[in-house]
Parts: sequence; C-alpha cells; structure tokens
Amino acid sequence: MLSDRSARLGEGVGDLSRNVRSRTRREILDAASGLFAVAGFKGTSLQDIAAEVGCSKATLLYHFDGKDAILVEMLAPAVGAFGVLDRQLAGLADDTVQLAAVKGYVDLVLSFRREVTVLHGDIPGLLRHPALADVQGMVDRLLDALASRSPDPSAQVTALMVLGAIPIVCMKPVAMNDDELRDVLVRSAAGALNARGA
Amino acid sequence: MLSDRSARLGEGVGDLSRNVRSRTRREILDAASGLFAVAGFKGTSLQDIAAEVGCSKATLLYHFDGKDAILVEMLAPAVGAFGVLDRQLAGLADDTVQLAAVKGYVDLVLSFRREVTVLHGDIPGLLRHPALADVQGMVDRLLDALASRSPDPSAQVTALMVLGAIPIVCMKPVAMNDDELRDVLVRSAAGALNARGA
DNA sequence: GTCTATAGAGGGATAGAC
DNA sequence: GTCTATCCCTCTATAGAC
Repeated sequence: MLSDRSARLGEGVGDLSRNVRSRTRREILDAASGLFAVAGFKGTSLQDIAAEVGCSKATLLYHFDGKDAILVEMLAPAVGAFGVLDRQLAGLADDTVQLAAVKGYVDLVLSFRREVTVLHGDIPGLLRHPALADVQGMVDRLLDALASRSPDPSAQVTALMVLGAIPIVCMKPVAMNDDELRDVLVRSAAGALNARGA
Repeated sequence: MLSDRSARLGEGVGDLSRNVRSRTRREILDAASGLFAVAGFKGTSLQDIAAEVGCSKATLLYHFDGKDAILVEMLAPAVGAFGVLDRQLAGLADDTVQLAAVKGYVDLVLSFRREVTVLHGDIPGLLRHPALADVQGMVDRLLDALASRSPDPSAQVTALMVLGAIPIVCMKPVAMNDDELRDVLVRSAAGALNARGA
C-alpha cells in the first residue's frame, strides 16, 4: 500500500473530477506538512490546518482518523522510499555498502525535504510513534551501512555524524540546484567518513 | 548574570543549608532538563516535572515565572558559553577561524549535552523563543566561521553539515570517553570541510 | 515555601443538521 | 462532504489556606 500511494504521487490530468475525496485529502496533507515543517507536529493544531485549507476541523476528521493519521499518511511515501533503500543496502557487501548508503541517503533526503524537515523537527516524539516503529530499525541499519558494518566505535560515531549532517540542509535555503547540492553532500560526507582513519 | 549563574555550577559544600530556594530551583531544573531531553519541551507538562521532583505544580510556579522561564534558565549556561565562543571567533582572522570554530563548537556541545539535546529536539519551536533571540544570530556567525567566512555556496553547505553533524552524538550513547570522542568529531568535521575542494 | 482547588484557554474528537 | 455546536480532557497559571 505504501508503493501504491507513492505511485500515485505523479498522477496526471486524467481523473481529476472523479473523486473529490482524493483532492481534498491531498490539500489537507499539503497544508499539514507545511505547518508541521515550520511549527512542528505538536506545535500545529487541527485548527491551524483547517484554517490553512479553508475548512473546518470536522472536515479534517472526516477524511482522516485523527491528527496522527494525517502525520502518518503524510510521511508514508518517504517511509516507503526509505524501506526500498533499506532493502537495497541489505543486499550489498561490506566493502561497497558505505558509498551506496551515502548516495542513497542523500537522494532520499533531497527527494523528501519536507518530510525530513518534519521528522527532524520533533525527533523525540515522532520516532516513538507506533506507525513509525520500523523507521527506527531502518535508521539503525543505515547507520551500520554508513559505518561499513564495522564495530569500531569511531566508525559508528562518524556514521552518526553523517546521519545528522544531511537533513539539516533541508532547513536553511541554499543557493544551489539539487544536482550541485547532491554532489557537495556526497563529497563532504565521504570526506568525513574517510578522515576517520587519516 | 549568565556568567554569574554558570560560575555557580561548580558550587562546593559551603553554604548548602543557607537558602533552600536555590536547592529546590536546581532540583526543578535538573528534572525539567531530563524530561525535556527525552520528550521535548512541548511534550513535557508542568505535572510531569512536578511528579519527577516530588512536589506540586504550584511549587514550580512559585520558583519560576512560568514554564518558559524554566526552559530559559535551564539553557542559560549553555547560551552564555555559546556567547563566549561567539566573541572569541569574532576576533580571529579568516584563515584561522574555521579550525577554531570546529574545536570550540565540539567542546561546547560536549560540555552541554543535555541542553543541546533539548534544543535539538524542538528546533522549530525553541529558536523562535524571544529569550533565545540572540542564539539565532550566534548560529549564523558560527556557520560563517565554519565556512572560513567564504561566500562560496559549497563552503556554506559544508558548514551547515558540520553544524548538524556534531549535536547528534548527544542523542545516542557511544562507547567512547569524551577525549576520544572530541578527537573523532574534530577530525571528521575537518575531513568534511576539506573534502569540499578535493 | 508548599499545598489543594480552581479558573480559563485550547486541544482533539464526536453528534447531528444540512 | 461539509458545517456548527458541543463534549471532555489536558494544559498553564492563579488564589488562598496552611
């Protein structure tokens, strides 16, 4: 169902008027993600979202099973893509997994900037959420991959640094297009990882 | 008054029984910082803090002018130390400021782990707080220093990465003492910064 | 200085008309 | 499918007894 949903992201011009349901849902998700990104999940009320969309709180709760459901569905495509990366990395050997992890993680973050901003803004609360339980495991495996699956503490610390270094570029605007940005991120992350032994 | 307070941090055995006021205040600050760190500022209620301390909500509000005041006073020593670093870096030349910024920032984060965790856990909400208004400016100047005061976008992105890379080590426990940790952090951060041109 | 009790605001969620 | 009105809860903060 996750892949189902992400597949619908690039939906074309065809059946716009068929079901209004999807359209309103998407407006709600758009408004919510924007507000969550600047004020945090707990810092945003249903009233805030309703005001942004231009509807009532009751309408939000007709389309979603609660505030949490809005968050979960908003993050679903990003979580799905993270899962894909997780499975890709699982199939790689220890000596090739690190660079693939860096590139895959950078791509993931750049593809889901808003979602990453939301997650990054309320780490203590959100990663504890039941619906995001698998994310914690994926983060742990990503860290392991970034450390070339080495048990060396210094490798693990550096992996942690890379994990924290990438998402922060979502917060501040930067005068670069995405291709240049991807390049700088991958190069600098690799530089941090290599500097460990030097 | 900030330096006044930080100076009192290492207070000895002398006048413990003199004013109970300070003792209770510190218990409150301790409990609050621990809870803020794991559940976030908005995710922690006065009731939570009162339960941890073993007193009533009213007692908290007798000692502090409100929930915000607890946060601000809890962060005061860290903010003060950040200000010291800020002024030190201001006096350095462009070609020496980067390494000093890295070392100073790493030391700062390692010295105030809990405070950094609190700030890091609720970035959207907390940096907007009026009492923490100067922090935003200090962060901007630190970023500038980490970029060797270069206007190059790639230097600024890398500085941003370093800014995000250090605090995350506060969140996960790591099998290293602080001296080793400081060394890895500085070395890897320098590696990221140098990799930019390579 | 600490407590109980309570005010007052705002949150999420539901009921029922349209 | 959307609305208004309302319920119930939790939160911050205050009042006043001890």
